[in-house]
Amino acid sequence: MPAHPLEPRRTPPGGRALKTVERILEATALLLDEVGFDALTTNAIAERAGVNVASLYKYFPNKYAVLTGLAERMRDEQLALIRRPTEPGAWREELATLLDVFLDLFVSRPGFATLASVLSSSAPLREIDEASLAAEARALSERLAEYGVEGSRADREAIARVALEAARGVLPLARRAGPARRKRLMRELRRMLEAYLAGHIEG
Amino acid sequence: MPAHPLEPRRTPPGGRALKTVERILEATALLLDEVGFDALTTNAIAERAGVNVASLYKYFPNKYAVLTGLAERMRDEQLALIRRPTEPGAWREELATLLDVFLDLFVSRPGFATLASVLSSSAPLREIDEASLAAEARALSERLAEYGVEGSRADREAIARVALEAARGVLPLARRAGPARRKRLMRELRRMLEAYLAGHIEG
Amino acid sequence: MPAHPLEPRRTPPGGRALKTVERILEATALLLDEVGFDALTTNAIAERAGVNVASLYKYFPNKYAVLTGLAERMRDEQLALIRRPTEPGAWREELATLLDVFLDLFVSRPGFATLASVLSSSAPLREIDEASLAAEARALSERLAEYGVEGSRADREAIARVALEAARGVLPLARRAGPARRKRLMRELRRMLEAYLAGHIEG
Amino acid sequence: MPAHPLEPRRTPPGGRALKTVERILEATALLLDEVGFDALTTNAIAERAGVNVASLYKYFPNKYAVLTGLAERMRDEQLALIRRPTEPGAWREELATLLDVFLDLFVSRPGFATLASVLSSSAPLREIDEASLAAEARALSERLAEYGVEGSRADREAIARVALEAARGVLPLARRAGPARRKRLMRELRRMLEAYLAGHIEG
DNA sequence: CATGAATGAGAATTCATTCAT
DNA sequence: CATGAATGAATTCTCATTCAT
Repeated sequence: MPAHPLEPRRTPPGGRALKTVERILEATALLLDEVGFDALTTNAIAERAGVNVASLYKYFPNKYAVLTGLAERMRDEQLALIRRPTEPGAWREELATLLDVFLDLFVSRPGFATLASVLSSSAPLREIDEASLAAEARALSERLAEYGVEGSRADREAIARVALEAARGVLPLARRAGPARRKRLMRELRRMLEAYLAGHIEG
Repeated sequence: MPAHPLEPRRTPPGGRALKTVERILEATALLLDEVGFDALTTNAIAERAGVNVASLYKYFPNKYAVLTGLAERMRDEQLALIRRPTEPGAWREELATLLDVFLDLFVSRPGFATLASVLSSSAPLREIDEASLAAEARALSERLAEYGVEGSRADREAIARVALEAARGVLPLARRAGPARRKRLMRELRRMLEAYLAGHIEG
Repeated sequence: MPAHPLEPRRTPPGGRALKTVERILEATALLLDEVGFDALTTNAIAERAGVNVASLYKYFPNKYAVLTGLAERMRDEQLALIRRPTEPGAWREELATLLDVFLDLFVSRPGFATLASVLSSSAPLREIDEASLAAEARALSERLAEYGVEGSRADREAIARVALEAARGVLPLARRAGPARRKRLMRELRRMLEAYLAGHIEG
Repeated sequence: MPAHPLEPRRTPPGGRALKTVERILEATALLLDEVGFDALTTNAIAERAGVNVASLYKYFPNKYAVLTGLAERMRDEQLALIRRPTEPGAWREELATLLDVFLDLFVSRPGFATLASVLSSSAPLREIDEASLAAEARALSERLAEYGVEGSRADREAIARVALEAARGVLPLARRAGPARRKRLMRELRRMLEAYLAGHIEG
C-alpha cells in the first residue's frame, strides 16, 4: 500500500457533490498557475474553491489525490484530442490542427502547463505522470500506424513519445509568450514535427 | 525586493567554506532525484551534506537560493557544452556529439533531470528558469548562425529554443529508461533534430 | 505592508474561538510576568494556554500581534478607568481613587506592568505603544478640561501625558514592593500628582 | 550561580582591548535604538562594531552581560550627574539644570532611552535594573537630605525614586518629540517636580 | 589574539489532516 | 452532510555560543 493513495475517495454520486469536486479541481488548477506547486496547500485550495477543507478530504484522500484528479482530467482531454479521427492522407493538416488544439488546451485550461512539470518533479506523482504519458504516446502511435509508419510497436511509441515531449516542452512556453513570439514558436514546432514525421511517414 | 532573494549570501572566498557550499549543492542534487521536489527540505539537505542547517543558511538566504545555485551550475555546464567549438561543416556529427554529451550530463549529474522540471513548477524559480533557458537558446542560436541558418535573430532563437525544449523533454526520459529504450529514444531525438535543422541549415 | 502585521487575523465570531483567544492572551500575560519578554515564545504561550500553536497562528498573524492584542486590552481598560465619570469638584478625591484603581489594575492584571515596558523596547510594537499612550493622554486631558485646566489642547495633553508617565513609572514598582514600601510609593506618587495638578487646576 | 553571569569576562587590560569593548558597547547602543531589543543579536552587534563575534565573547560571557555593561555605564553617568554638587539654596535652578543635562544624556547617548525599558522587560536584567535605580534613588535622596527634606531614609528614597521614575518616563518621550513638543513636555516635567519637591523642601 | 567557520538547540510559522457539532 | 475549529508534526530559519587556525 502506497504512502499516498491517489484514488478519489468515492465516486461523487453526482448532483451537488460533483459540483464540489469540480470546484476543487478548478481552484487547484488556478492556484497552480498563480503560486506554483510548492505554495499550493489544501487549505488554500479549499478556500479558493469556496468549500471547507474537511469537504475536500471527503472527496480526496490527500493532497496528491487532488493533483492526480487534475492530471487524469488533463490526460483524458489530451487523449481525446489525439484520438479524434480525421480524414486520412492529410497528415500535415492534421498535425497542424492537433498543435492548434493542444495550444488551445494549454492556454485556456489553467494549471495544465504547470501541472505537466509538477508531475515529473514530485516523487508521489511520477508514476501517474509516466502512465499518462505512456498512454498518450500509445494513442499517438496508433495514429502513426494508421499513417503507415513502420517499425515495431516500441519504435512507433518512441517516435510518438519524442514528438509528444517536444510539444510538451514548447507549448507552455508558447502559452507565456506574446502573440509574435507565440506564432514563431508554434511555427517552428510544427516545422520540426513535420520534418520529423515526414521522414517516418513518407520516407 | 522579492520575497525570496535568490542570490547566494556571499561568495565563499575559497577555503573551507567552498567545500561546504559544494557539499550542500551536491546533497541537494542527490535528494532532488531521490525524494523529489516537495519532499526536499533544508534540514534533509543539511543532514545529507553533513553540515549544520545554520551553515546552509549562512551561504544561502533560503531554500530557493540553494536550488538557484544548482540551476546556475547546470546552466553553466550546458552553456559550456553548447559553446564548445567544433570543426565547421560537420553539423550532423556535431549534433550527434552534443546530444551524447548532454545525455551524459543528464545521466551522470544527479538532480539535473529533476531540477529542470522543478524550475518551471515553482513560482519563485520561474524567473531563473526562463533566464537560463534564454541564455542557452541564445548560445545555441549563435552556433546556428555559424552554420548559415538565416532569418532574424528572433527567428534563430526560436529555432534554438524549440530544439532545446525537445531535448530537455526527451533527455530525462532517456535517463530513466533501460538501455534498449534509451537507445531508441536518443535515436529518434537525433532524427527529429536532424530533420528539423536540415531544413534550416541546408534548405 | 509592514514586516509584522499586527491586526488579529479575524474577529472570532464569538463561539469556541473566543475562548481560545481569551486563553492565549491570558497565558501571554502570565508568561510575560514570569519569564520576561525575551523568553516569551509562541510555543510557550500555546502550551500554557492549552491550545495548539497552530491555533494561536490562526487568530494572530505573528508573535507581535498577540502582544498587540494584550496591549489593546490594557489600553481599553485604562481608558475606561480614565473616562469613568465622577462628581465634579472633588478632583483630589478622584485622583486618589484613580490611582487606587490603576494600582489595582497593575497588581491584579498579570502582564500589564511588564507589557508597558515591553511595548517601548520592541521596535515592531513602538507604534501601538505610542498610539495607546496618546489615546490615554487625550482621554485624561479631557478630564483636565472639565476641571478647568486652561491652555491649548496640546498643553493639556502634555500635562496629561506627563502625569501618565509618572504613574506608569511608579505603578510597576509599587506592584513589586512589599506593603510598607508600596504604601509609601503610592503616597508619594499621589502627592506629586496632587501638587502638580493643583497648580494647573487651582492656580 | 545564575544562568547568565553578567560580570564582564575580564577587565580589559587597557590599550586596544579597551577600544574593542568600547566599540561593542557603542554598537549595542545604536542597534538598540534602531531595531529594538528583540532584534538585537550578538552577531549583529559584532558586525556593527567591526569585530568578530568570538571577540565579543572574549570580553562578555553572554549577551546579557553586554547589556549589563551598557546599563552600568548608563547608571554611572546618571549617578555622576546626580551627585555633581552645586551651590546650596538654589534647588529650583539645580533641578532645572539637572533635567537639562538628563535630557541631553538621553538625547545624545543612543540606546539609553531604549535600554531603560529593556532592563525592566527582561527577566535576566531585572536585578541590575532595580539595583541601578536603587543606587540612583539613594544618590538623589542624599541631595534631598542636603536640601533639608525630612523623614526617614526610606521616605526620602521613596521621594527620590518617584521623582526619578517620572523623569525616566518623560525623557524618552521628549527625546522622540519635535522641538515644540519637547519643550512643552520638559516644561511640564519640571513643573511637576518643582511642585512636588517644593512641598518636601519648603513645606 | 583575532578571525572564519561551524553548530546545537530552539523559535517562529505552516500544513496536511481530523474531529465535533 | 458541511463547517468551524483544532492539532500533530514538520519546516524554515535564527541565534547564542564555540572551535580551529
